[in-house]
Amino acid sequence: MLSAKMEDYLKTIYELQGRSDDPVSTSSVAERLGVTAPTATSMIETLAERGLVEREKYKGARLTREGETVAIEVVRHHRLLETYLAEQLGYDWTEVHDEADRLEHHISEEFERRVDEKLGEPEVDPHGDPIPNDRLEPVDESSGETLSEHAEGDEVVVERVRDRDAEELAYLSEAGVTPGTRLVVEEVAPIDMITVCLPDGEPVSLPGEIAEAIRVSSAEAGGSGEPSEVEG
Amino acid sequence: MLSAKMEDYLKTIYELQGRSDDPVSTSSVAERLGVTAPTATSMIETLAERGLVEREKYKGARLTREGETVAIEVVRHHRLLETYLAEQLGYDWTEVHDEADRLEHHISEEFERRVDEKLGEPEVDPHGDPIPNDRLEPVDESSGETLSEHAEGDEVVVERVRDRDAEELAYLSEAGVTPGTRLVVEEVAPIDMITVCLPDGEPVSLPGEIAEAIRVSSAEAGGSGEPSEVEG
DNA sequence: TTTTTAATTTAGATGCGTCTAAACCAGTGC
DNA sequence: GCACTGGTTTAGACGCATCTAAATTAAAAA
Ligand SMILES: [Mn+2]
Ligand SMILES: [Mn+2]
Ligand SMILES: [Mn+2]
Ligand SMILES: [Mn+2]
Repeated sequence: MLSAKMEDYLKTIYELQGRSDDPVSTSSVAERLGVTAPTATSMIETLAERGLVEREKYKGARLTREGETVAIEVVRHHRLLETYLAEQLGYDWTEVHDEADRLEHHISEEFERRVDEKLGEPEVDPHGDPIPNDRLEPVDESSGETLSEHAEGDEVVVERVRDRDAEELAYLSEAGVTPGTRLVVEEVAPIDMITVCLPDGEPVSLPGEIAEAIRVSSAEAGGSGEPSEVEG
Repeated sequence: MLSAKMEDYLKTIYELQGRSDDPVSTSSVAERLGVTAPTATSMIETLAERGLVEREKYKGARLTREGETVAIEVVRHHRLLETYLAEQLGYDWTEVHDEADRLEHHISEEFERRVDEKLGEPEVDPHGDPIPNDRLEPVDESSGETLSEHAEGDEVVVERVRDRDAEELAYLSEAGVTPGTRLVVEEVAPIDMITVCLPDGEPVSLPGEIAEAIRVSSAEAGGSGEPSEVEG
């Protein structure tokens, strides 16, 4: 069996890996988890011994197929829990992350199954993140583009908003930038700042770092700003 | 902060303590938790240093007021979770214990509050165990009598059934002995065995050890075997 | 009262996850 | 091509929760 800590390391490597093929650096893992570099080195070595990551000294780590499956399982737990907390227990979507981040390691497969069933096998969580299916097949974690890649005049629909920072999320939620919202890019300032227009005409300015955390799809002309349905 | 393990020790001492004033023995704690006696000794000492138990060497341990409050909080979590799993997620009442036993240590106060609210502030869990209120006031863990204390001819209503052993619970459930069931004691055999009659006339024989795990109240004549309401 | 026995505690060790301090690469700049 | 520098790993340590083996104590038996 794997400890909750091991699961957290695997999930972190999974998140940092993205669709890139480069190994993930020790320091980035350490920073993300709030531990020192030696701690990360030692845990990554343990995971390598267990065949969950491939590691090359001084280069970094990459998930093996098996490690990826574990990570996807944890991510599935996380996103199902977030969805459940929001839909069934009335949590605000800006508040579900921390609770899910703990519980994800402690629920049984039975619990996962029943929650999935009760929710009607949802495909995305409250932040727009895709929920891996029960066969734990890889999901596309970087569909669409980030808001920061867009130019003035572009019309887009918010697909996903990074859920890691509750403050950030609360701010965006308050400003009206939530999954499904239609935005028009009004200004891309040279000082790493982007201003977008909400459906009601209200402008919102966002620093580049935040704009990178918002994933969008291009809006077809005439779109209304309704939540976009996942097809299939 | 207290670890999940510490919480388990406190809960165990709480359960073993009952309404008795005697200290709980090291070995009983060790046995209940599936650890060796030295392990229990050392953990109990740690808890004593933290002011959560009173301990006298070679005598045993007793919860302090503070330790009791922690234990009651864990018990509240446990029973709320059991109720939630049964009522909202469709678990059978014989299957909720293990899941609750893990999750009880990892839910937030917010989660507890929302679950309590969603369930309408229930007073008993699926096994008939009382759920401590949110002020964590002590509850009567040994109301009524055990079935084993009763004599031939007595008419009783099942109030609580011990939830620790899933097999035992499944057997009783199958046999029809569940909280709210009206029973008539048919025979008290000298070989530590009791036979009771269900409302439908079906007889069920139970070894003394099991009969001690079933708490009952005396049925007023004419009672129908409906679940007895908690008053107030 | 003395001896025996059973429970309890002490002693010493292990694995996990973490730390700080020190040694060590690997790529960059001169 | 060689020294610098920043990220990485090694070394050594600690606290927690656990174990086995040995010593101790309290209670029961003789
Ligand atoms: Mn986590
Ligand atoms: Mn999410
Ligand atoms: Mn527990
Ligand atoms: Mn119960």
